[in-house]
Amino acid sequence: MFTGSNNVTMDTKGRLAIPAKIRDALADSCGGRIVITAHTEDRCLLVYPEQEWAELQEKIAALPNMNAKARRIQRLVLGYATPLELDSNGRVLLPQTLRDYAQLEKKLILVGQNNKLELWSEALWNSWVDEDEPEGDIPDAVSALSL
Amino acid sequence: MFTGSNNVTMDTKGRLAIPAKIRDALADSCGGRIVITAHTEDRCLLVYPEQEWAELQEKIAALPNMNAKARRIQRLVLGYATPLELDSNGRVLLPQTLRDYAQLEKKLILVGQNNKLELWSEALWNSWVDEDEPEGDIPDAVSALSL
DNA sequence: ACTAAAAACCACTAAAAACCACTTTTCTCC
DNA sequence: GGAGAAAAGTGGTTTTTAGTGGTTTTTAGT
Repeated sequence: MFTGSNNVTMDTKGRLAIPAKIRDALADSCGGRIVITAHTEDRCLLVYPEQEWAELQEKIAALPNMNAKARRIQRLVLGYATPLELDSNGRVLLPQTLRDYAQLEKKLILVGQNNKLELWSEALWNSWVDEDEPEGDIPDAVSALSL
Repeated sequence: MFTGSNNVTMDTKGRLAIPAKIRDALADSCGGRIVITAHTEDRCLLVYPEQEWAELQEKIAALPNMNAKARRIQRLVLGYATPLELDSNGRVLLPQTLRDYAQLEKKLILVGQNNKLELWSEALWNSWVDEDEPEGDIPDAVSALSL
């Protein structure tokens, strides 16, 4: 399970050094073989261990693709999905298209989200955190929650 | 049960010495293994004994995550959640991202809140205390309360 | 004055960032 | 189409910074 967040930096070639602890966790769960793709709701990337991705991929592929929303999800998630392997220094090279999608520059934030990680440009992350509360109805499960 | 508040200081490396009494309480309840995460409504941190966190984490993970409000809570609470252990001197190192979120500098306030503690920058705590009453409707349970 | 806790300080280690050299691919221009 | 130049990718080393563990000094409480 991934939780917690880390500051990470991307070098001038677009390589990202995975923090040592996460590197270890990934080594255990998938031998360092991950899949990175686009998040459909926010301009950030999703990082999955190989098998987690395999399960998700099936679900996505099975979506009814005459529906526009489903088609959008398929195009983005499948279309950006890139399998990557950590190099000897624990780094991955992010493809240019993914860097563009998430507007990644030098300073990034890697955020644990249970079965996956999210990768954000620091600037976008900060503005998301500062954003106002989302509109819309609040599910009972949320109102009842007590931190 | 945690109540009462303490002034605490963070050293130049971002380490926080837990006051002796709380340290003892934590040793009893969780062997010094705690989880620190972000509060979603205020810029402060939440400090949970390990098992308290485990219960909360399940509730959070179970929220309906196609709902924007629920997703925000998940992202912040899970995304910042970091398990920490007190060192031989009763200190914990706060990750940079948590320090940033709660705008922690040298002087902090640690506030007991029953099953957890809140950790505030002294400056933010003081301005929160001085703030005007919040707007909005008051739940019955609050109106019925008699101090 | 004594004790305990907190704060400051110091030395060491590990990880991250920056840097550099080299290879491969892609593009451009002849 | 091929040569050369530029860009992109790869692998590794060095330097710097952050993390760790511990000790000493100061402060505060009894």
